[in-house]
Amino acid sequence: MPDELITRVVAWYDTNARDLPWRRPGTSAWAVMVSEFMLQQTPVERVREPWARWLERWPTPADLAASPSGEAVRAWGRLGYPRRALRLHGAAVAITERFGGEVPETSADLLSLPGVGSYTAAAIASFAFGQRAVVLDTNVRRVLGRVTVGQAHPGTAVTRAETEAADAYAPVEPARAAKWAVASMELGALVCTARAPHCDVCPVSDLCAWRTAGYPAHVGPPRRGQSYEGTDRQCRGALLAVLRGSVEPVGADELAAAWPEAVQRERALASLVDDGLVVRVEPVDGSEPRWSLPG
DNA sequence: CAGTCGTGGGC
DNA sequence: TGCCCAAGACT
Repeated sequence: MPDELITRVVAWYDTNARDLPWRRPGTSAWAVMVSEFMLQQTPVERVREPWARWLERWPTPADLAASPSGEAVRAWGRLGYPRRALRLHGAAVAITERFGGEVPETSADLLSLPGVGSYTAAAIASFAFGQRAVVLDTNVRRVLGRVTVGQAHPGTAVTRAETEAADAYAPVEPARAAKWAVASMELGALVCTARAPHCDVCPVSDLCAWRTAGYPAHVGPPRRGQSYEGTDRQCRGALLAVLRGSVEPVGADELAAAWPEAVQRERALASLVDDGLVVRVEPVDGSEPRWSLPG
């Protein structure tokens, strides 16, 4: 049964895969790595352009490492979760200093890089280096959960059972494992979607436990994300947008204009400084302090 | 380990 | 319109 599932999903991928630039032959491991950072919690369509511009400017890890981290944060633009930009810069520095400027290939080395967790390490190993890796993202979790267990949505955390099951599904042969990884992700992204899945065009609908069971609803507490309006996250985003837009350090008045509520603004600014996304610039002439992206 | 961390688009 | 969702990592 697993064999049939894999064969069909891979065949489906061969004729239905999107033409994504980071999948094209000749894409460097660094370019794949950049795409994986940008794609963390961010839709594909929003990544295409920033990814191309990023690699035009920083074609290698050493190029990015030679730039200030603040420039990475600025170039990140409105992709969201700007700490990813900082971590990508940190990873570029680590690659340059510890790995001779080449993206490492082993799982342990990849996991040693800032911003690289279990998913991203597996994705780089698989997509960039053609290795057999357990690539378990939200798409694969949903596909396997539905097809094999009949579960509508994956839980909040990746369980050990999930990882072991995914490992058992991954083909032994590296090239085929890599193909299965990208194909199962693509099926989750295009067909086996979170809402309104397209079971009518799914290549494995007749094998799907969730479908056979009559699409039972999600069991357990509804996993509700934090509302955004008025949160510290929104405040941080507003402040950082001001700093991204200014080459010169910014004064307190400009930040206050972006977020009038003082207590929350100060808390958010402190957290941005704490994260290393913002630095406080002390003037030499005793005037008011200013803030900027890290030089 | 549940909470935190941006942003924009679809329904 | 508000809510859900999008190739997670980190603490």
